[in-house]
Amino acid sequence: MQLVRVALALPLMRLFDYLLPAGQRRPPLGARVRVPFGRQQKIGILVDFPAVSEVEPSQLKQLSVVLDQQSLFATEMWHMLNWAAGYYQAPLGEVLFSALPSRLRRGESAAEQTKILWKITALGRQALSGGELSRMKKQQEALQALCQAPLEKGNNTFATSIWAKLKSKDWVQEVIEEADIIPWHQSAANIVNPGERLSLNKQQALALSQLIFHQGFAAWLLEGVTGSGKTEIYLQLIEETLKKGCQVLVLVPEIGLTPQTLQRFRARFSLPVDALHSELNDTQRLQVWQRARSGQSAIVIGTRSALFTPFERLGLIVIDEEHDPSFKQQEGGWRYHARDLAVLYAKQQNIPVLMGSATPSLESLHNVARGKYRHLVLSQRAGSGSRLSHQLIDLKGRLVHKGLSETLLRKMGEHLEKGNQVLLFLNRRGFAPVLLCHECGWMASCPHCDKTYTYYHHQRILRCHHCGGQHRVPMQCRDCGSTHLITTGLGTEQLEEMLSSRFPQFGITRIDRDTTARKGHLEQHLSDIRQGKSRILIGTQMLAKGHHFPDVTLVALVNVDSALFSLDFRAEERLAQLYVQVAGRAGRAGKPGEVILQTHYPEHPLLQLLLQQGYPAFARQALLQRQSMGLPPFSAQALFHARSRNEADGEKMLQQLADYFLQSKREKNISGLEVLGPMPAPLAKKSDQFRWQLLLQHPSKGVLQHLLTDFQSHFEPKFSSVRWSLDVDPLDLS
DNA sequence: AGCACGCCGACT
DNA sequence: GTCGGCGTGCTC
Repeated sequence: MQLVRVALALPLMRLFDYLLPAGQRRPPLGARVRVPFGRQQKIGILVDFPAVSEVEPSQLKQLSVVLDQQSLFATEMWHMLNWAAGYYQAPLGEVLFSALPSRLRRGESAAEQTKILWKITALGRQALSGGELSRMKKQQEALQALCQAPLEKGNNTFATSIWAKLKSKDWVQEVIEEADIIPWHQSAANIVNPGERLSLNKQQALALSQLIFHQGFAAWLLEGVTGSGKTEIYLQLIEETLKKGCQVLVLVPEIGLTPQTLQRFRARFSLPVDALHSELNDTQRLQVWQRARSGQSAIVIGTRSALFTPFERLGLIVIDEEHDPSFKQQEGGWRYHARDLAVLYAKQQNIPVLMGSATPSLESLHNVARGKYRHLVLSQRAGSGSRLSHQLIDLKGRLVHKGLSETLLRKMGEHLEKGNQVLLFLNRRGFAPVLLCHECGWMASCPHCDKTYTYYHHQRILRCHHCGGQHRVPMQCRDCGSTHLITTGLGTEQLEEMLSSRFPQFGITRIDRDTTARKGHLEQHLSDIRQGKSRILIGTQMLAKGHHFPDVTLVALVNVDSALFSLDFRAEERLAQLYVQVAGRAGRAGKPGEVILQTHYPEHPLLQLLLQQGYPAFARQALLQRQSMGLPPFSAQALFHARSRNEADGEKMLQQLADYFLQSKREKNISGLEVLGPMPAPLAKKSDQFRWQLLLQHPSKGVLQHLLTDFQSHFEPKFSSVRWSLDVDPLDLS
């Protein structure tokens, strides 16, 4: 009897064997099957036809149903995902399933369904003109929309309850529309709206011609200063690709997929452009998957996971803001880097991948130096951008008002008086990060996490930023009973309060996760800023990217000292990238811009280098430093995380791992392997769980990967109470 | 991951 | 006396 090997969406490094029912035709690899699993049924993906099974033949069960007659994965995607499962040490099932839209994970049909449309009935038109709907606003709106065009069921802006009501009154009806699949290159008359095309300067033209001239795979790093016109190069290269009848995938950072970004693509190309963003529902996600696979969409724009979109004929991958950490999956089972996988995938497809950034990651610059990536540099601003002046303000011994120096406050006044906007960055929300007892030093901290509570003055609560827990503000110190409780440190809420009394005549908008948590609030704030209602903008990192505020002429980083002396060796790189990004917010509309950075350590060599010679010089120096310390990208890292209820168990388990790796090192004579830990995680306790970690480092990625693969097959940790995970190429040591 | 089994503490 | 908390073990 035919055996099949199936990958299931489980956190187990194991595959499961089943029997193919007699008479069942052998399905292709990559097809889904439904299988009995314990006393439940599960969906699995067929990954092999083994000749023999390690399981007793009597223990084997038959699979229940074959769900696909064709593989859901094209060959190159299949190779990439299989490789990724090995490289990231993740269960194959988890990897394969994460590449599918959730409706397919649940076993629904992969074929394009006939759409069900809502259409208005004659009765509905009567009701609408008869004016009986004046008190049913939403129903009225829905009917009016239907008068323009039918809407798709389950894929429109009206709630299902509205449709249920309308249907019960026979004002609308469901009409089935046959799916007709027309690839975009058969339906499109012309590709671009030429009026939108910008002319290129010499540097841009040279870069573009290199991109166009090159055939087949190449990984390009396009390093261009803010305003140098990277996007225009993307767009013109995309145009060339489309002309060849190929589709294009564009990957953007998590917060980069704004309506404006999308608008720019849709305005340029008179072709179907599909976006994969967080607000799509499962049906819409499946539709994009199908449209790309059948060739109906010409361009797909999305974040990290859009990499797994199947294409009928992919011709180019563009990765914007390639340095952005959100391309690395940080949570959950398998922690992949979409940029790194995209390069591998492009190589397999023999197509180019274009990565752009004003501040490339040190990893990518190192890949340029090693000859893996080709470098394109745009050093000139394309438009009429004006020059920026940069200034470091030494906070040492200065009079400081809630974290702002007199100099900064004075400059703010000057810029505001001229009718311009001012932007302040502070990477800490809430009023203050600490509430402490002035008598004994006790600090209010979260009982579930090893962290102090953040104090919220307006709401009079303490909030834990790690587990989301809340507590009312205590009146007394819990240790000594003193009522003299004070805050220390500065958050955006406090900054806003201070500035509103200092500059009462100017409107203030604060943008952080607290003020934008509710849907639509971010858009509202941004529109207030664009209309000039607010003149002082306060924000965390959220405000640093993507948004374009033409009237901002002064940008200040209120406090960057924590990044200069962080335990995370990437903190300086992040700060430099943030600084350049933030500086890019100032003076974009021809007005002279000013950038101010406040610090207690103005003499810090990397800060000096960054301000005096710019990001490329900073990056060169930072790379030399990484090299001398043997840190990535000059070594590979893998980070084990362990968490447990019991404080000791996680450490004990990781100690076993450490012993295992040290033994391997001795036995196999692996020089250069470093085993660091176990050590408490930076957040040693979170949500009542104790967290430990163990870091492995070796100069060679290949050696480290072999070691990890051996470990997976030889080592059986004996701690079932410990949840552990592995992060290959971690970006955050937390 | 689910799901069952099994073992102890606080409840109608 | 039971309900239910989560530790442990298993799934082809």
